[in-house]
Amino acid sequence: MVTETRERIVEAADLLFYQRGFEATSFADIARTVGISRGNFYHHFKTKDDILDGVINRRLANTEQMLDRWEIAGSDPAERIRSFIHILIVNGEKIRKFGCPVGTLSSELAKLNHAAKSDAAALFTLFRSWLRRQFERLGFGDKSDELAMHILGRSQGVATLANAFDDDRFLRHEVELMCDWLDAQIAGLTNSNHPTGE
Amino acid sequence: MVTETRERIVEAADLLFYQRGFEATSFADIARTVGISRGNFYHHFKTKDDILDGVINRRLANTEQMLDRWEIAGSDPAERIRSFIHILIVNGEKIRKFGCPVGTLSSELAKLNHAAKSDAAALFTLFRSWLRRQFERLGFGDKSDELAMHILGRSQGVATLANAFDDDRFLRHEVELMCDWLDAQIAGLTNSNHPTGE
DNA sequence: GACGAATTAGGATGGTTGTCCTATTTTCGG
DNA sequence: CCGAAAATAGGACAACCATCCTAATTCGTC
Repeated sequence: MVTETRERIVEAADLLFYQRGFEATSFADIARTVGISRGNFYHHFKTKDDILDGVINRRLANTEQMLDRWEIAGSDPAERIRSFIHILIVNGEKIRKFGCPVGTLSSELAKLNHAAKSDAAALFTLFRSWLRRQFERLGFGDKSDELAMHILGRSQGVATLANAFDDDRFLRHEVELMCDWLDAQIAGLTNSNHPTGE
Repeated sequence: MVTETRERIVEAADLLFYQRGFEATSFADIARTVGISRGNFYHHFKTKDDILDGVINRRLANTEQMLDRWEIAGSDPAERIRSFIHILIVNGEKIRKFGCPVGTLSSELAKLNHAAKSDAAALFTLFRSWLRRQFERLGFGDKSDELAMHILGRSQGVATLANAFDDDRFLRHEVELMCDWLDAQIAGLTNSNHPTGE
């Protein structure tokens, strides 16, 4: 009972920050959504930055859970990476409307020069480290982090353009290309004499 | 003399919208930067959306000029595309601080559900069409638009992550990869029997 | 069932926002 | 050089913002 309202506030703020942005969402907006008064609100969160903290922590926790599920569900690292790539399709509708929750929050906080910018970047780091681990298991060694950053960047770009053009076909096509790229990387690894490229 | 002040307002707003974002920039901010009163300001722009229109049109004009310069300077389409890719390095410092001006504005307007969202997307279309034309000249035919969207997306992703992690090494490495990708595409075209992939 | 603490409600506040308005000042064509 | 139009200044306005405060209510515990 103690943290029930707090939980509902963070949940509503999470959604609103995603759909409208952090700056554009007011205390009143969140309170109205949850159905509580501003006074009650302030009892749980002293400042707006406190709510942002709560939202980021919630997203961190949810992301960790999702990565754990992928870890369990995926039989091999390549399939787990494909789980990551396919999140673009799973969340396709939201992404076309509001972009990627991680990328757009990170960009906004960077512009606002907000103290929580590094906390938002930690969300990226969560994906980055998880992806790096998968590539390491596939045997990519020192290149694993580069590869992780590569598909992380690819997915960010796809989200940005799919949002700008509201283009589902582009999104699905790029997901295919990313899966092809993954296969090519793995293929180039097994015949380890030297890959096709330099 | 007539449009001198107007020009200065748009220029200042352009910079502030890029560095702080559209929503976070107030009339007072712009007026203070230009050194004029709010009243004078309102004489030139009736609403905030008017300034946004002015800024987007300015960016459209500047982008067209830049594309024209690349068109003239580049001896062949491949080199012109490389000019586009290298803008990530040329503007590297700004991108690490504030992200890509086109992508971040487009994302923000999408969240605000702003009427000018499509105008911002027109900036993307400018690059997209220009890139498509270069690929067409290289002989990629119907695939040209897909390829244009692909590197447009890649560059967006690189900008987003370079901004989030303030990482110059990643940015430069990805630029190399994009150039490699371009070479591979062209190489796969010349021996046109069938490309290495599917 | 009573009492202290946690929770909730809602008004008050000072600052900022976009917008509007009315005066001055400047500019420029006749 | 004069009069109309453009440009500039700065005050007024209502709405909204994050924050704070006090009073009422609910809750868990003895």
